[in-house]
Amino acid sequence: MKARAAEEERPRLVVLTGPTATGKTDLVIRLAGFFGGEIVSADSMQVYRYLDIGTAKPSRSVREAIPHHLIDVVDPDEPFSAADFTARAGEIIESLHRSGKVIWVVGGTGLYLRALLGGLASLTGADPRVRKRLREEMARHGLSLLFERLARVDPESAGRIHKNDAVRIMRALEVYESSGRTITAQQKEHGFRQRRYRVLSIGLARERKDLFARIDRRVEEMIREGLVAETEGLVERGYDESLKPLQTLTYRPVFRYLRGEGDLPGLAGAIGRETRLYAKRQETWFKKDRQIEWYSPDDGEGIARRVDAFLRRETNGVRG
RNA sequence: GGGUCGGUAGCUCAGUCGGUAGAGCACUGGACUGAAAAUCCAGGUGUCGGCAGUUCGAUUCUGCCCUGACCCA
Repeated sequence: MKARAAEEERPRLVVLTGPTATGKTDLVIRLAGFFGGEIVSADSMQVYRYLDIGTAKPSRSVREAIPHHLIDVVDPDEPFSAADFTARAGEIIESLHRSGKVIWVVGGTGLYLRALLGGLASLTGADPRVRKRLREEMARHGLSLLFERLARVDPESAGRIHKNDAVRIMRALEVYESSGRTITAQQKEHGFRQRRYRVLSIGLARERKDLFARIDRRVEEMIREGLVAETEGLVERGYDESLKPLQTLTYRPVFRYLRGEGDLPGLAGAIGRETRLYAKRQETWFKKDRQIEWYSPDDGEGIARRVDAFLRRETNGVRG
């Protein structure tokens, strides 16, 4: 009985996800307007302050009308990771749950959602010193040397990770070299199997053609709204283009443009291409998630009915 | 009107000393546990401008035509 009660006490989340530019923001504004509640953003870029236009953050007026969490929480030169996201979102969700609010988790960063809902393996965290050393070793001796080292200490990882995937090779070595245990062993103990929440996952899907047209429109709008000036402003603030959040699909092309490589239409083309590729990567990721119930973004009514059923079922359950 | 250099994948171009072609990007599919808007993998794609000629065989050589850029009139 005690276990059952604890079951029912788990926070309930309405997750809204899907590729970039499908209309998640517009939809959740309408839903939250109707059902109430607050929004927890699951977007790895909107966490950064000052990156507004290029990350398509919800407008100030929207954020004043409906409380948004995990937007503008770190500076562009601060580290932030899926683990940070999970920890912070966990606290926010607990507190919203205690006050009985409807919790909307909205975003397209697949790893963040998976980590939030399933938990993250309790691995060694990122260690900037180890990372710096590994990067230097790679520059000096080449990636293949690092890969060979990984193959010796953790053959299973080496079998799973491609020999060109520098990020994952270095991460696996980082875990091994700072903890003495392989990443494989630690991940096996875990495997995203925690179930901290009761979840309704709603995915927004659009036809490729439609989605790509929306992406192009959004890119034009970003440029019109001053994406280039925003980027120059970041530089004036002292943020270098090598920073992680600036080496991304919108800002990276802007820096190229600022160096005189290409004109404005060329910039729009580049961002559009990158964004389309990103949207496809997101589709690939979400396709695997069998929990997601897919809807057309135009089917606001159907989605609202589904959300209503989910919330009703939950509130009628046993209360703590 | 004459000359020069071009016309090869959706785009930019490479190439074939004659045996029907290839890179990058685009496009499509996939992977993903503290960098995830990151990182990585795989896959095609073609009347080689047109018509003739030479040749066993022409995208490659020759002629003519069409077409683009530039130069000279």
